[in-house]
Amino acid sequence: MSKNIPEKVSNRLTLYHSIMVEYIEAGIETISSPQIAQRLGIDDSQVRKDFKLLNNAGKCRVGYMVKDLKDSIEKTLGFSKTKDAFIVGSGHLGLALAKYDSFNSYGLNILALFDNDPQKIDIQVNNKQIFHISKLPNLVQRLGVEIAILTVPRQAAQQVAEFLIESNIKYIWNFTPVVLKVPPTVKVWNENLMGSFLQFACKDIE
Amino acid sequence: MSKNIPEKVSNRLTLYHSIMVEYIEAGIETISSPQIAQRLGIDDSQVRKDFKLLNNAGKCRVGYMVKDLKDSIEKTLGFSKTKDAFIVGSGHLGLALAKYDSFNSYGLNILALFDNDPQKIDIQVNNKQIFHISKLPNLVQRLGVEIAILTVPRQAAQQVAEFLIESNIKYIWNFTPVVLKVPPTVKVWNENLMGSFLQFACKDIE
DNA sequence: ACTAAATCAAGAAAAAAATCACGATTTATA
DNA sequence: TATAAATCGTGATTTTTTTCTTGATTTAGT
Repeated sequence: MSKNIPEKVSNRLTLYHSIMVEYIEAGIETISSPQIAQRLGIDDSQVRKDFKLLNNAGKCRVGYMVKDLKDSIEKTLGFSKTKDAFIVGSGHLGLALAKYDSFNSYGLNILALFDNDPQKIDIQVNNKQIFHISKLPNLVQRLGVEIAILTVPRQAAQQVAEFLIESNIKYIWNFTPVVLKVPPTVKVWNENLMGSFLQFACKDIE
Repeated sequence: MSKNIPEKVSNRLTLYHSIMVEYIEAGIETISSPQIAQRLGIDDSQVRKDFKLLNNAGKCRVGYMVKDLKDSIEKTLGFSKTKDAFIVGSGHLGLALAKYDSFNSYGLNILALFDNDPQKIDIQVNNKQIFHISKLPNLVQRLGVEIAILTVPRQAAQQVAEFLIESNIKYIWNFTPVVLKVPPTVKVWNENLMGSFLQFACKDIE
């Protein structure tokens, strides 16, 4: 599916998706670009351009079929293809993410958690087991997992990342406030909570 | 400080900031734009353009002073001005955010949590108390809090948002996968975890 | 059936962001 | 001290993204 959709667009697509879910729950079958645009505070032609990428034709004077839009957004963003992942770091955030069942409906399947604290080993979180970090390389190989969600303390981040890379992890979803040093074969996505908050907070609050 | 910094820039600024923290810990006093650029996989003139916004002059052949950069990033992004906030919804994510002490160093001060589950009331989380949601309007007024971090289940999101707005909350940092309907006086920031993940995951994994 | 209003589609224009290119400056070194 | 290499600063260029505009189409109402 990888049509190389720009980040901004895929962000909007997930917002559109939420609106589609809402409309389906409300039993509404069609939706127009001005409706969506107003809701998100963007231009309606922007919405139509985005839908164009989905190859989803609308009907003049009527709008788009909610169900079709939802499906093609899911197809385009790859909700359907399940991707397995490990959570590395079983602190508060790691546990919260493990318990966050919505991941599943977006095609992300958390198989297990890891930590180096002996106290945490073998605890079950939302039907997922916490393993000692030393078990990771073996499990990566056996289960063919490529994605790690990194939620360790920042002091440990780089070191753990290197361990993950040695263990053949290819994608790191990085929740730590550290810019990881990785070889070009490994992809990192920085989940920059504070970045977005600051953007939100600074613009108007003074 | 609100110089209306574009979202992309403020995102990069937080990444630069993390690198500065790392350099300071390593005892390195200067840093050059190509160094940073390579680390982030972006163009070095981009880095210089961003620093230009900070009014932070570099020195040819030497680079920038790490300490100065860190300070001006903090000033520009408003780390220094503390902003009070409530967490609304004391589920896994709400609790994880309450325990996430890094918020403080970015100028976000969580005062309390709220929930509607009587079982959770009065529990202390990281020195912050969980209150029944009905106590919120009064506390908003007494403490002058304007920011709410919304971490309730999606089914409740719109309804709770409306309650927050009635209670005079002006900024909602929305962690639910719902596009909230709010009046123009209220600002919403959608923390779109899945959006960023999908972007990350779809581009290369197939 | 005709008219008016809403909506889509798509190309043009504008705005914003990223990259390129090059002159100027500084430092290290021969 | 002269030369070379690294780096900054910035204007020009390119690319990307958003907004504007116009024409076609569909539906509802007269």
